[in-house]
Amino acid sequence: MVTSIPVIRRLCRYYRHLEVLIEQGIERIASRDFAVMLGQTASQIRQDLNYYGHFGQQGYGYHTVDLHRALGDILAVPQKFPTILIGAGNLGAALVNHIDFVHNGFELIGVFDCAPQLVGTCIQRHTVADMAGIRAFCLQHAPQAAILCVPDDEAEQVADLLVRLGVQAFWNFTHRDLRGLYCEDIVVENVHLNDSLMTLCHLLGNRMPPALQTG
Amino acid sequence: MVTSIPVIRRLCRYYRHLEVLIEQGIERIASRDFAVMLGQTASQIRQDLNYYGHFGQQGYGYHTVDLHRALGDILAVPQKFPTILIGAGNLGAALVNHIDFVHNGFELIGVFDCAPQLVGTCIQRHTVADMAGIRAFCLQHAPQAAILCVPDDEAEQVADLLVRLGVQAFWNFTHRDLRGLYCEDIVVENVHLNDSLMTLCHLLGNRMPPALQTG
DNA sequence: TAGATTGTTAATCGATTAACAATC
DNA sequence: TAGATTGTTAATCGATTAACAATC
Repeated sequence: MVTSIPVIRRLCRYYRHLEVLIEQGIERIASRDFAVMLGQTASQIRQDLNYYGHFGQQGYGYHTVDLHRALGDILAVPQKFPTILIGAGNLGAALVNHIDFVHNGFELIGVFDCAPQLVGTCIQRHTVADMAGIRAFCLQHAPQAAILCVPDDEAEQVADLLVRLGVQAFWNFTHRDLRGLYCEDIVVENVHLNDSLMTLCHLLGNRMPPALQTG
Repeated sequence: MVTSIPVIRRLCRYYRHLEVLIEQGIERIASRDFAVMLGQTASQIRQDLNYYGHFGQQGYGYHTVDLHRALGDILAVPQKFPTILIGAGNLGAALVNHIDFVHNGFELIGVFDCAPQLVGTCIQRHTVADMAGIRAFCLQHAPQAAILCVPDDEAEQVADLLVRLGVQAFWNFTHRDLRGLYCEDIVVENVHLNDSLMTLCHLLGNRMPPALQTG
């Protein structure tokens, strides 16, 4: 086995559910019980974890705090990559307000927009800066990741610019796939809310047996 | 093969890319060219489509307009399921402003919140209604889907209530999995923005070969 | 008809599950 | 030690790809 995207998403789930256990003061968990909690097989959990190392102990299970820290390291959460948000409209602002960046491995260091009526306004502790200054900002602060909340038809162009300014990761909320970038050492997570909603539409219009609903 | 979630998501992609082709005035597309456009194999496209019917023609390819309509029907897009949004905070408001519901198979018929300072305010053409009136509203208008933008710890409780009021589909933006509902004929699309961001963190922290980046 | 391209089967590949020996 | 539970291999399952006959 190798680290495929589904495995990574499961690791995130494990990470979060461990937090719940730790909050509840639970010190150890067996793969069998964890599997019940997560609604998957114990085999899969052990398989997933074992790819990265030996985090458990026979006859005991997994130590919640240790495993949580180990998974955090694997997921690179403690690295807090410096990040900029491009596009401070409704969605961009909502993300700033709604997402706990630090807890997910990033630190938001700048918010940019090109609309004059938005530049200078505040979202949380961030003042929206003019896109005109993006180049100088990147040269100085070297953000490694960018959140794209720009209009669809600007996506590619903005991404290209940012790649040239050293950005290596994109959290893409536009409805375009960012693909031209893949050839380089650039990583992209396309969110595609439209596809997500349309998937729900299909599920509702063609009610499926519960076994298939795990998305 | 059977309709698994990955297949449905690909159908959504085909649907959207067909729109681009149609806009460009292109009448026919061969699976081979479509595959290049989408960055996947022609075999997979034909396999996916053939599960639902014979939409192509040997020696010709696929008629873009016909295939688009056929996929729309499969995805249930024309059904425009009546939908309510629960939670008109930042994220909820951003979704109302940002998402083209009708184009994705839903019609937004109500927006609800329990915060007195939000009730009565307007988002687009929707006046935020008080959650206190949700029961009466559902009995009268029978929404089939709900968008959950409530605080995490209210997710399960709100969802339970809505299920009892006849809601059959959830687009869930809370960070909890909605699982207790699966046993019934209820469908859920969990968005999990946190996991999405953490996945990007892992990709950035452990740069992978491009082949694995297709999420 | 000849060329093109689908529809469909068979082969491959990868991911999940089951089973059990190792070991705490 | 005995019981429990992991780590790991082997078996199963499902999804993707390749190949080619059918056919427009």
